[in-house]
Amino acid sequence: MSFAYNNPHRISAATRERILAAAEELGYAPSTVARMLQAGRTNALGVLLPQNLATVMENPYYAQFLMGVGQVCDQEGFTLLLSAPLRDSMLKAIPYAAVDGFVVCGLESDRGEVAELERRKIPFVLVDSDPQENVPSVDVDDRMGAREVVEHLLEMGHRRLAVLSMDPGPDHAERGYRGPLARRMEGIVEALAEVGMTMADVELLEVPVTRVDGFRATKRLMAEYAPTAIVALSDVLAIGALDALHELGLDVPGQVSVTGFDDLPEAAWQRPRLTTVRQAIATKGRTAADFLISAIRGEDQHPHQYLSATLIVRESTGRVPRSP
Amino acid sequence: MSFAYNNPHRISAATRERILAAAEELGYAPSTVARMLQAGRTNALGVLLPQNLATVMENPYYAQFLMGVGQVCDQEGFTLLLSAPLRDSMLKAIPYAAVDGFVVCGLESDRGEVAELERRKIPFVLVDSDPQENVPSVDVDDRMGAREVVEHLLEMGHRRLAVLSMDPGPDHAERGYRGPLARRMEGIVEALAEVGMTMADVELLEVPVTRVDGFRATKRLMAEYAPTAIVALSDVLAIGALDALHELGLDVPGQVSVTGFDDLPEAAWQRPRLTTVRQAIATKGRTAADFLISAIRGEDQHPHQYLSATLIVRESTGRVPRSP
DNA sequence: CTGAAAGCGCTTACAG
DNA sequence: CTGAAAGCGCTTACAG
Repeated sequence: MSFAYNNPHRISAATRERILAAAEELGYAPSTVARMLQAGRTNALGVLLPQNLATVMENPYYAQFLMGVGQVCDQEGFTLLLSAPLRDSMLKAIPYAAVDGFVVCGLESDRGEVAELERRKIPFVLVDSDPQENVPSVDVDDRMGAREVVEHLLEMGHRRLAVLSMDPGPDHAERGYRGPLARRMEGIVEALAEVGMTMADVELLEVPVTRVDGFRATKRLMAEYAPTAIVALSDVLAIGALDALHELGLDVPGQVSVTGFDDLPEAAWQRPRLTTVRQAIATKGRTAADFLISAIRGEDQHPHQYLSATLIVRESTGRVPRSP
Repeated sequence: MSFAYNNPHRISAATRERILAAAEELGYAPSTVARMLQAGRTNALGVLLPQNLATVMENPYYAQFLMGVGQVCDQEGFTLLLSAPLRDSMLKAIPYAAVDGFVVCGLESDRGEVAELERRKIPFVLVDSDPQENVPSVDVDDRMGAREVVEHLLEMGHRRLAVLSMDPGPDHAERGYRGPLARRMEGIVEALAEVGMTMADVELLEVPVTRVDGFRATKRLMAEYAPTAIVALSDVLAIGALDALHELGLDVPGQVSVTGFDDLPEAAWQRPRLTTVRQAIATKGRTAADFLISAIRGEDQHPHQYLSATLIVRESTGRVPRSP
């Protein structure tokens, strides 16, 4: 008789005592899963990730994002379930997550995930994806952010640019850029066009998003191309670039300018402090989780939300050096 | 008839087709929770955290730790459930997590959590806790690590030390230090004793574990106490101290030495590179998760595992400056 | 080969 | 006030 736990006033205190004592004696505890089944509620928020858990946890971007999602979970008393691709498929991971709703991250090429989620009638919000009709999403104006940062460099006279980008993944060859990376590339192309340049006029390097990869790529870049400015599409890569330039004894921004993207907390702690594009990562996580909670409660839907990306000029960019 | 999904060879292909088609038509998808109930398995690993999700996600220590746990989840196809205290109680959070086992973090004062877990007969491993009889745990030799780093400073002639510690939490007044912090304090006391000093001879500051708190505390420390060496009990705090000393124009290690604890990836990227105590955080997470998986599978138990903590001397420590 | 039935462990109307 | 029964949505022996 679960009344003892759930409805104390419906039974006499004596009986209640008796039941609880017996439960203690037997070492009884209600089953979490059975209760979820009966209640039709898990009190868990799922985050469907595009990469392995280990890779995600290594990336400070996700720390920020999950902090935002976590704030909402803390507030609402939800638990946070992290769900990584199963055999390289986000779709296959869905049936294994007992959650009341999903925040879906970086769904760059939809292989049925949206249909599966709709079919299951489980609320979800897409984040860092290619927005779709009638599918709730939270996105950032990556295009404008990327455009502004490149314009900034161009205005300072830089023409010999290198773009340090994250690896676009295996789909890239057949499907082109997708999601935020596609938007950032667009922004770069637009900025270049203003001065009559194209992507063919810049050096592009694509690497995994880690500090050491940014470091190594920059070493190579300086040896082989010697740009006057490095446009990193992530702060983590930009910070790795700063490390490399410091080790090479190159002055930033005296000899080389560096820009990032994200405005991680670390960005402002760099020496020199990093010029970057701020996107409110934690806010993005919080917004997505808030939308999800509303949807779970059956409240009004918010189909699309756009957050801005703004250029933050700090100390790592300056005028192009006079030619040597 | 779930045979269509689970036991394809037990029915004719035609029937199977018919069922699957009907399922598609109706938008049917098996319920995750019902399946868990029936199977008695969730395929989820729980991490029972001592702080809010937002606080945890902000701390790079946990990023490393969860990376280790995540590696095991990735490998075993488990999902990762993060469970924060409910109304300030880890105990109350337990019934809401549908998991096959728990990694319990930083359980510094047991308020029935262990009993509850045992009662539920759910496997668990304690990490960063005070080890208990017959309870599986993974811990680090914090005492030796702390002792070595303080000895290192003492050998370099430092006698005017400040300890920058994490906030010991509300229980501290009644229960004293607990868990890893207690062990680190012990190690410090032992090292000091070797030169006839006690805690009364050092300045102790306790702050939340964030870079900016380390920064602020160090500013205050230099103004009010002017130590020749700062022993931070976490790399995050040490890095904040480095920031502050840089801003004050003080040379490290020329004028002030700084040590950390953890050896986060960031430590080796600092300028100067940080002298610190390495604990294999990711390994700790991986080990705990491995133990948990064995326990879930009913394999042999590993009651206690100790990992070492070793001093890594880099560039942020040097001989005490000649008195001015 | 296939359908009906029991059981996983709860919660909550419903009789008594 | 309290006990027995139905139902949450699956899976899997068991008849037919």
